[in-house]
Amino acid sequence: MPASTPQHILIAQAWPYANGSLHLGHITAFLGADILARYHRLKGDSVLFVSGSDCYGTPIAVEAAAQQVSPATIAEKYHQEFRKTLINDLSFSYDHYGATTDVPHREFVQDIFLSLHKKGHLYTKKDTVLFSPSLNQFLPDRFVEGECPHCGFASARGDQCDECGRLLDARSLKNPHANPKIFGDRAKQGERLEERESEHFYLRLSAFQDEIGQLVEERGGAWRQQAAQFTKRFVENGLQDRPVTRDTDWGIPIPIDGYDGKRIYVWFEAVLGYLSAAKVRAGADWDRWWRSDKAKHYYVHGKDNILFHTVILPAILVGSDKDLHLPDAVFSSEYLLLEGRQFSTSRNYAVWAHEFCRSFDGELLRYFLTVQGPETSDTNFQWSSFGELVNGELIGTFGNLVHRICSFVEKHVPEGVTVDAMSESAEQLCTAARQLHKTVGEHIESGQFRKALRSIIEVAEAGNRFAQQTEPWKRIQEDRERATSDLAVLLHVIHTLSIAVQPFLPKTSKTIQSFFGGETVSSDQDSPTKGAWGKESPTTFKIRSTAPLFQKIEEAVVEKQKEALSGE
RNA sequence: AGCGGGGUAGAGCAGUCAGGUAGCUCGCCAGGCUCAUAACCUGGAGGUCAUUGGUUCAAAUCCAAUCCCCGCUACCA
Repeated sequence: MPASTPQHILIAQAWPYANGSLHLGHITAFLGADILARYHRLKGDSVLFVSGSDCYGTPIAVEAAAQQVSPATIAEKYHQEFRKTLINDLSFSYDHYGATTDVPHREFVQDIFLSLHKKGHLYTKKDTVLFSPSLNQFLPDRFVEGECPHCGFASARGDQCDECGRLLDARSLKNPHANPKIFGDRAKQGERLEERESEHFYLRLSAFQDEIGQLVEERGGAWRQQAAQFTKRFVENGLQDRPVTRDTDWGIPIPIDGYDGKRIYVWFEAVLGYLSAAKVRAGADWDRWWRSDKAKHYYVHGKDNILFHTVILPAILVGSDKDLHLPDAVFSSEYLLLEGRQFSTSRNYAVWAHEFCRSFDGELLRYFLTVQGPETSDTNFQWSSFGELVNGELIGTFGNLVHRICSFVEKHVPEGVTVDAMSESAEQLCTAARQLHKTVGEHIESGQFRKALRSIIEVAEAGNRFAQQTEPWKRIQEDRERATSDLAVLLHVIHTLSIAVQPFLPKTSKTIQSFFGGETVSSDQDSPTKGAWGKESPTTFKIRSTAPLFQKIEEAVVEKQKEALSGE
């Protein structure tokens, strides 16, 4: 495969919200971003993979009040936890992982805010909002609970009634009060909420109707279906202006005098992290990624984030500087269910990523969440199938091929092996291996990670079949030359596999490379094997060392995890 | 309620756009092999493709209606 022209690639992974630990659902939504980043680096492209922790906003302030600590303490605690889980446990290879509390981010956001204001894309409007005197804070819709004016349901939320499904205006609720699910008993019982006037900045989304419509029309084909459909429908209904400031003191200050008690809304500023983080990392080269139409941008997140990335962010980009690069590929994942039910943070019905990684190697999770990823529809995480797939496929098929061949060569042909005359079946196997990088690359670039990993496993299966047919462990007695050539063919295939699997299982890839001695595929940005993707693997090998790649998962361990779950 | 996705062997899924003997992985059963982490290889059992009606020589696939599951609906990140 000829090396294509190196491209400037931006991978924009959604910023996890720092008010609680990450569960497997978050990881499955983010994982594709790291696969893309690693793949493009191996291909030789200039990659900028950015994300960070989303640290501001009312939910964090509320959580802080409940624990009687500062919002900054909560945000910092989860920010550090996210870093450890994503980078250390799960090998995410960020070029920059920041936080919305970083000073460069704040300054960047304020600049954009001023620029939009100057161009008339932001305007102020007064509105009445419910206010709790005892909590001394405004209550946005979701924070209010009351009786539904349509069906009489007592615990309707301020934005929508869960019983009859109607959308509501919080001020229409009968007996409105602070939502006890959020505030517990901290709000005064039977308190009467006040309607107070508050002035806010609105983003003139309606002005970008045509630009956004054109964006989804032109590029929606490269987005996940749900993202494109949902955005199209939304644009067809007509874009409405929306407020981008909030009544809170936990957020980025508005860079205009006279708005002391108000802050910039998290969804306005968090998405700008893709720009500010890129700037921190790339410095003067920032334009190559952000102000070049030759760059390519991938957005990776869960489906609840779609509109913020396909409508609001593009509107901000177009409005503040028309040369800024707009989204190319949008990979919004569906949801991961847990034993058939939705993850629930509040009911503690979840498998937490950091706890998971205390019991299992992160590589196993990366494998499972890729083959079982919710790419086109919701999928299920079941402990039993996790154990079965890891033991049966990852270890049984892939790990076993590597281990059986490498250890055999190490033991019986310590001087090394070279590909000699190839039989027809050996030719077939090598052809399949030669095709692999191209196939896998196409699948990765189109966001079909399951298919990509599936094609890798298929080649490993073919390798096992070839070993079974040629039986080098028998043939080595009667026809040593032929047997060692067959073994070299197998090592050639394993070498190809070790590169192909790097975006998915980086540590495993590195381990296999170490069996061959010397050459390693590192996850670092300045990897010495940058550009290794698609290169023909060698045909001469000497095995320096071997060890099983993975440890099997005991059935008892799976059972124990399952029990821990039902005890919610 | 609106919108989007889905309903195919015990489980998880592909196939549906371009109609033509129903496929993959795991599990199960039998055999083989023994280099390998009871692994790997071969063969087998198991499905009225949610339901009903229509188009067609032919429908999992196209059309219509119905039922069920999941998600989203923007001041919850």
